[in-house]
Amino acid sequence: MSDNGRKTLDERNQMSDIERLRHSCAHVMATAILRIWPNAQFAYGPPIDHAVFGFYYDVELDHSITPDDFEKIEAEMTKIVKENQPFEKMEVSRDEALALAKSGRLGGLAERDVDSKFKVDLLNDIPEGEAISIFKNGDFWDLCAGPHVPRTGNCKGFKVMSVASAFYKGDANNAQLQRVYGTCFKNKTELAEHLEKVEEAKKRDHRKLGKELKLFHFDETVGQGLVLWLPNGATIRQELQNFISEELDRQGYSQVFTPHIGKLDLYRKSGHFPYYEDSQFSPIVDRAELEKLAEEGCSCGELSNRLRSGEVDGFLLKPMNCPHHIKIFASDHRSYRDLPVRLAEFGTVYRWEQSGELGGMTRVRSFTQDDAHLFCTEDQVEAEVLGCLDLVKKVLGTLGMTDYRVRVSLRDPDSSKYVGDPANWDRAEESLRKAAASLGVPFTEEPGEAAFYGPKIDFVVKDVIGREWQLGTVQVDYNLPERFELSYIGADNKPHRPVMIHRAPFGSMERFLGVLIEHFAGHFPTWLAPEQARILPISEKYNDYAKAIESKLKDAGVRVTSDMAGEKIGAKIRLAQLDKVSYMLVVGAKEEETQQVSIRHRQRGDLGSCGLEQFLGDIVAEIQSRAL
RNA sequence: GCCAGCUUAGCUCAGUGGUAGAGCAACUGAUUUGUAAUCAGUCGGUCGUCGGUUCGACUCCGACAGCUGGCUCCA
Repeated sequence: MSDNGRKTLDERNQMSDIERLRHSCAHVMATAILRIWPNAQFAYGPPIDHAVFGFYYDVELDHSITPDDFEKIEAEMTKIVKENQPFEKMEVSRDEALALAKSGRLGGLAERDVDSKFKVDLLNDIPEGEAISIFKNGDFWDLCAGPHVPRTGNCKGFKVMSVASAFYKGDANNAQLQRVYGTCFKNKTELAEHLEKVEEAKKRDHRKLGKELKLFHFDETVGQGLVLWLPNGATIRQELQNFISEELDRQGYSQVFTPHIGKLDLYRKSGHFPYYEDSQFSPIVDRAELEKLAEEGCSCGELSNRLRSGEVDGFLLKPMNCPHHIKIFASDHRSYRDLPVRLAEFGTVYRWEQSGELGGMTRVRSFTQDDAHLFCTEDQVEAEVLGCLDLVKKVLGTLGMTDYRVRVSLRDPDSSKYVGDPANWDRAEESLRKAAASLGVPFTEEPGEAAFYGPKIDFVVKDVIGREWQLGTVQVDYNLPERFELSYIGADNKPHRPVMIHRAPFGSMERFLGVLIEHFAGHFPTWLAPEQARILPISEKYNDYAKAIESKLKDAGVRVTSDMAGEKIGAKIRLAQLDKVSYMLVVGAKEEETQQVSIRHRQRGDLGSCGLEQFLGDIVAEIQSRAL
């Protein structure tokens, strides 16, 4: 895409058949909307390969389009498809195009009293010398570079999916438009298959499963975006943390603990407070200090200024763990022989995300990072980054998560939001590029995605509705060591500046759990499952046998319960299936006599019976090996 | 933060300008059961919160909160 968001001509020529179809369908939808609301003003209408996997068209309209209108729009679209209008391309001069836009003809069914303001504006974005074309289907004329399918009759399997809002050109200062989403396939069968898939995906939504499986809870009295981990969710988190901790021990990390707050000066020094004040919870100021200020008649605005300038001090809920870890590093003399120093912590951080951005576990206001900061020499950077990347790969591999992409997030050369010396940035970006190249998986370089203190390598996954989320991250940072004047004594007996690496394989426990729920559709591998086995006695006569088995399994460290309810076995099984318990152990007369258990796996079904000892050995091995 | 929609019992959802209903869950009893729901009964809601209109509001209007979709943002 070019800077202004338009597809380049090259990109247009590479449009796939399905994109061409969907983009054409956007024109059909615009035509339908105009027949219903002739004064609609259209802006962009591209095909998209995320969210609804179809297209959208941005429109400005007095009437607020709601899902109740979809049927009406679709009915009109059906007519237009039946009319089988040809898409005709017409090359025009810039002046001709501008005249058509000013007369309201572009993006309209006829000339209108007002100009097609967005089309007028879009014309200005077309570079001098580039051909300007108009596509017509029936009465609808649109400024469009195409390409299109031959006729509206090609758009058979379409559906209007949703409506939301969007700022014109993605700028919050611009007009807010209604973005109508639709999807389109070659035929109705393919559309139906797609809609089926969407429905299936919704069943895996972590918010739905999180509630059903009692993993986490949000309470509006506690606060928006503040997660309450229920016992089942906490079990999973604890297992994940144990898993990471084992890897940390293996790779020479030291685990530390730090408080959830720190003085404002700490974050002034790190740059967090001045650079990201808006995304932090407000500072905590001592009550006596506040009362004194109130007596002086200090206004809220004035207080903000004084906090900013440092005249008034306070504490901040930590937005990141790095300053605390930096102070741990700085708490002792460090020799080059001590490096790398690798400090790890499951550190909880707090960020004041905009209310509209919060949702489920993927975007919250308090989350715990599986964080670590590595302090090393310049020479060690590459090996340490590779070590971190290996860790991320190992973590994702153990969980069977292969569907991720790797992004090298670089600074935006035009932005001023970054701290530090550009030369340091160059070095850091270069070392990450090298590391990414040796990773053995494809990656993309994306300017503007860097952290304010340094570039990073991010592991990005998609959720059930196609949204991308950053999980694991490895970041090289030359700047914070500079700001905090960190040093170690080198072999030359002189002080040197260490390089810092930030890394978090999961990213945050909250987001990771959310993604993990959707990845497994709630069927967590046994080592993670909140309930690994449930014993289901055929009748109350076998409750004692069930209890005996339960206690044996518990002794072996298996998370197990017994269902002693006065229900039939079918009902008990159904309940266990819904709870997604890994193994159901059915016990009745046969089993008690032979000291066996009848095993049913939640996905593999009835596995027959075997001796209790054998089952115990098998499940313990499965758990210890963290089998998928 | 912005635009739109939504909020009824623990959960999933009906419902109407004349003060609420189902299924599941929970509880009690009966049943003693062989691989996805045994039967019966009981309990459960100031219809998100606060205001307004009205003789009367769960229903209409407004504000606020939360949720959902998207935009902006995401160190």
